Amino acid sequence: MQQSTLKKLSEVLGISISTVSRALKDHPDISDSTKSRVKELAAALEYEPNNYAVQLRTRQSNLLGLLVPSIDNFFYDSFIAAVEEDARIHGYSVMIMQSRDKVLTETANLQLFRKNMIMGLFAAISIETEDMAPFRKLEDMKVPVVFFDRVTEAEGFHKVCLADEEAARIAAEAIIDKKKKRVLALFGHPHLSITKIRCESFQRTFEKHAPKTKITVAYPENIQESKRVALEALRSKPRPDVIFCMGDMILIGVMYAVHKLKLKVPDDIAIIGISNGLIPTMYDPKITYVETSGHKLGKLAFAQMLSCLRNEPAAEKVMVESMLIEGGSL
Amino acid sequence: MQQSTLKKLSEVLGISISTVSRALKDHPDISDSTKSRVKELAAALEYEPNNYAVQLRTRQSNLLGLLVPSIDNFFYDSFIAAVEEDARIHGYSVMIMQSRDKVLTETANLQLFRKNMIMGLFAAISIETEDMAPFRKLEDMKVPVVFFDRVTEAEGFHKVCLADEEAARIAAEAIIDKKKKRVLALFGHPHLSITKIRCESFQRTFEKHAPKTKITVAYPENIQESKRVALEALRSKPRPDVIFCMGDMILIGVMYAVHKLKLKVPDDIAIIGISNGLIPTMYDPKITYVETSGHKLGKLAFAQMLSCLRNEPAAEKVMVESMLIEGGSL
DNA sequence: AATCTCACCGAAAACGTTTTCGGAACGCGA
DNA sequence: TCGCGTTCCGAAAACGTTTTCGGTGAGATT
Repeated sequence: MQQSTLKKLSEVLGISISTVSRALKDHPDISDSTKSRVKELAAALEYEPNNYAVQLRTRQSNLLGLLVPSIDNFFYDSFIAAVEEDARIHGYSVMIMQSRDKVLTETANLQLFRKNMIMGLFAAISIETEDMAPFRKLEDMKVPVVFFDRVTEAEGFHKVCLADEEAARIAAEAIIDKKKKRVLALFGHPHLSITKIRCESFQRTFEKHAPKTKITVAYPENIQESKRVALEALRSKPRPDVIFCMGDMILIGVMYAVHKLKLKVPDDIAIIGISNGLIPTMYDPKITYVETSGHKLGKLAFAQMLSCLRNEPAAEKVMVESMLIEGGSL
Repeated sequence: MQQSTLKKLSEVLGISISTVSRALKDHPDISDSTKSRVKELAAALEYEPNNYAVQLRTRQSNLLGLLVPSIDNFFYDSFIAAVEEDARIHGYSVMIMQSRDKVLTETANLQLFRKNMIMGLFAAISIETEDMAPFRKLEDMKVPVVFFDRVTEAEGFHKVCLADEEAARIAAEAIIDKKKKRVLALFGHPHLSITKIRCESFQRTFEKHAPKTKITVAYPENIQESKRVALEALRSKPRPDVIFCMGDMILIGVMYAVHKLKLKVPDDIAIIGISNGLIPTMYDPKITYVETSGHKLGKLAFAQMLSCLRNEPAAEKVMVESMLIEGGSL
């Protein structure tokens, strides 16, 4: 891959490299006639500044890192799409890496980000992540880090997240409204703060408004496990009268079980979830869910990042509020 | 973001920059004692080579471009995940951009790719794309382009795609097997070669084995339109006895309509799709579909890319074969 | 003693930009 | 004639690497 360079342009035109450079940037020192001569040739030879030389000189990479457990995820992909879009508008490129929930891969990715001199990082931490030092180090190097969705519990970081507490509370309240007595509550990985917050908020709401409700909690890690847990619960007597699903994958697993047992929603079993939006609408009846928009979160995260990059004050924690979308499953 | 540099290391150790550089690369000219001294200090100061300087010098960016209509897509995100994973293993980074199906954004992205000196490009073209010149230019600059899924019809490009003809044929044969008489066939955007191939193959199969079948074809562009088309068809008399859905989005729209009209699958209406896998299994009964794996395609595309990068001979067109996954919807 | 071979290391150029500094050419007033 | 202010442009350094080419000194060989 070879380009035309300032040097080539300058040789063709018989002027110096500096003049060519300045002409292309509309520097006032350069006369209009030379400017147009230069620009014309540049267009003809399809000159494109070499990004690597530019960044080596200016120390501005205009590159943002984005670290995510996995790209193929209903929630993260819409987040990524939103960030990438806004980034391009503002002249940034996005380098996306996935940790696959391995802390080893995560640190390897962070190293790659450093090598590529990213100017900011969006991160959803892996399940295994304990040590925040690598992220802290980035901040120390003046590289702002904006955590999203799966945020750290540690203080002093920028966080953009769903209003997890609120979302779980809304779901719990909806269940209480329907006077359900036996709840099977399925959360994600218990190590994540997002899970802890939702789980606690969920249970607290019941203690406060319906303390006699029987709540069974489980933490399935994937679709299959979620199906297994749900099957087991639904076969027991008395079976739960409502299942709460913290995410799309859990919901899908639960619905596998519901379908397998030929149960009717919501008469035999009620369902409520937390979701990005598409999946719950696919069932009949549509599943009632608390909405959490990856797209909105992405927009918000980018705004937060922009403030950091411009050294504007930015709140440490920003949240996207959520709302209940009524289906017919509760 | 500032790093420790070769210069700093050399100053601390009192040796030359060249020696430091070579020591870190295990150059045979350097004695073991200096090597270990250098490496120790490098580790202590967390030295990381500046990628931009390296690439400016070596002209090796180890960066691959990936152009896709949109990231938030059931099929592409698994493709992306697969490519990113393999790329990292082989020491490449992936720069992902989305065209949003606008040819303008697409060319802007291609320009960004050029500026960043990508060494290879994966591309699924936008709906609007007509002119292959920008891609051809990349090839001319020795940057291999591997098209995937939405490939161009033009000759002389590397293409990795689903066995579209085969997939449509398999679906058609399955429908014929069930002796369906009135088919509603919903395809994607008619401008894409992938659509043309599937559509032709689909219809040809019927002409050959069941020429009397009544086939209605439509090209809905999104979920809503797909729902609308399906609703209209399902309300007409006689209504079709089977609906073929070229992709997940179309399937979801169709199922909206089916649910709305309270029709029973497969008794009232049979359904068959082409899909990456997850979506069709969510319905009850599970939808019968022809499987097309984004993950497999990604692996294949990367292998193809690797051959190109190593100047090994590579087939122009590679296909992932597909198979029928029986649900209960047909 | 002179030469040769090695093992080890340094100087310097190059990659393509941006930018600081200075300087030529010109017109104009004194 | 001299000085002065403009207008336009060029030389050169710097960013951090990699690599070519050469050089130094110690030991071995003649």
